Amino acid sequence: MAAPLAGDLSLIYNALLAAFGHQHWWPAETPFETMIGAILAQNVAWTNAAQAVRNLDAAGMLDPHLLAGADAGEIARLIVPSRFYNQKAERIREFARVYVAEFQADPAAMAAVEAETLRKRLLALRGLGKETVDSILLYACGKPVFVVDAYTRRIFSRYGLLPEGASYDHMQRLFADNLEEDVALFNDYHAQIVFLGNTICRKSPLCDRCPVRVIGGTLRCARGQA
DNA sequence: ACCCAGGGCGTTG
DNA sequence: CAACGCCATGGG
Repeated sequence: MAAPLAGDLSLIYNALLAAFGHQHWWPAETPFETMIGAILAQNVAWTNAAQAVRNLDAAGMLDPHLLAGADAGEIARLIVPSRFYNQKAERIREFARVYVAEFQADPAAMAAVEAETLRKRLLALRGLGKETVDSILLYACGKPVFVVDAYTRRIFSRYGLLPEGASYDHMQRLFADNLEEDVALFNDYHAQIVFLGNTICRKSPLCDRCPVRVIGGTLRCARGQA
């Protein structure tokens, strides 16, 4: 594996943006919906998580106070499509309780907390791991935290920029060390990776429609070089 | 009838 | 730390 060239990550983003257009993440109406969506999206297709969000909304339960006081079984019943619904119901209720008790159910109050402090606090909650917490930090709180995931590992190991068994921290460091700290960039870059991952590059190792490929050990982008 | 999705936890070695 | 099993839906 060649040492990551400093410009590769920007080159790849430019190619993805040129090919796919801005992704406009997170697909939610409010910061709180984003937070709940991040939990519901754990290890499940987004369409399933989205259905669970719609069910909560339709039941009038997409509310921090109501979720904090709800019966876990009542939440579970509404989020069945999200898979692992019993676990996720507990996680959502506990998160809602903390959101109300410590952040006054106010996204601005939460976003006012220093990023690393907030990250540690959320990571201490059961069911909130690094990817979920970082998604909340970036997409709900506007913190400059790069979110990485299984798609990131699959795609960037394919480009030769990460080993196949790269850890979350290792992956995150690659982006933090080689990109300008920019919330808008971090937001759309991760969204582009997910889009690429669950559409055209799902199966074939280097599908012919991928805007980014490796030729003779060198990274090439079909569009967006600069 | 398979396969796997925008993970995380608890338990082992 | 890594490797496992567990959780337990729905679309391709």
